Amino acid sequence: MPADLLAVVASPRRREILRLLWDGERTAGELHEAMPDITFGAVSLQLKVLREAGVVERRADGQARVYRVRHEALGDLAPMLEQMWGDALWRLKLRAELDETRRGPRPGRGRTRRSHGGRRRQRRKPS
Amino acid sequence: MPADLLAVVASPRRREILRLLWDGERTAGELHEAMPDITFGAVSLQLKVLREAGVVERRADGQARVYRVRHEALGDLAPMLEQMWGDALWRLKLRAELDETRRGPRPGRGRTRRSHGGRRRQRRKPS
DNA sequence: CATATATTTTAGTTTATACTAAATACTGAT
DNA sequence: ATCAGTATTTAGTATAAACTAAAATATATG
Repeated sequence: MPADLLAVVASPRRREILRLLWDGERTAGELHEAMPDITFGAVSLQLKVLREAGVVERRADGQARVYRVRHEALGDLAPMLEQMWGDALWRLKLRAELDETRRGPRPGRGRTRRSHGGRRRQRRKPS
Repeated sequence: MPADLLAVVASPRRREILRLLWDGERTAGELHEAMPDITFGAVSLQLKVLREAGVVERRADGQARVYRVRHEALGDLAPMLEQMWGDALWRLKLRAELDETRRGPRPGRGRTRRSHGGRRRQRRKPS
């Protein structure tokens, strides 16, 4: 088990990509649609990291490039990621239910951190 | 499992510390003795990261601070680390045996090629 | 060929991390 | 209180990573 696999999956952005690809393949463009907060180029760079680590595979389909996860390359990390996502979904569901029962006008958690400085420019589609 | 645990163990330096603490506790000073390539302060900073992630625990003993691993906090990562270290040791042992057999039969002075990473003992000091 | 689409790569910037050196804090002993 | 030993924290620096905008590459189509 290569140690650098840990570094690969330690990145939240790369885990986001893996999550999107986990149950089926997608093109680079589809991935970017699901992550509109960063540019297409940034997605492509992370895909390159994942690919060079052997974690995803690429295949050409016309002008598109289709990516898929190589689950077997992740070894014991694969079930860990699944568990992590499962837990996250579960907690999200729990919190939703909590807010539901509260039924108040304020689901307001006190301080919601907008830690990214707010400036977020998005690549615009050519019109 | 908290996602940031992955980032914690993704650092080779922190894994080195975990490896040193894995089978028993040590003081900060003892840890630094085992890692003379960085300063005491750097060791302390990494210990802080590990401690804030809940991965190690600290206890006072006189003027020293004794650290130990909280294996349970690592969850499924614990066996993964053990496996990783096991593999590494195994490969190291294999290489040692290879060198041994090479040295045994004929210690002749022909230069035996080694793969990268091997330090060759200097035959003589340049004077 | 020219053009449009889809993606990758490059160059430069920002941000995060690891580190060093020095200062500070804590502990036990005198 | 002061000193010596041990550890932490601070301030500053160097390096690596993530990102953006733009240029470049590749592929299909008219």
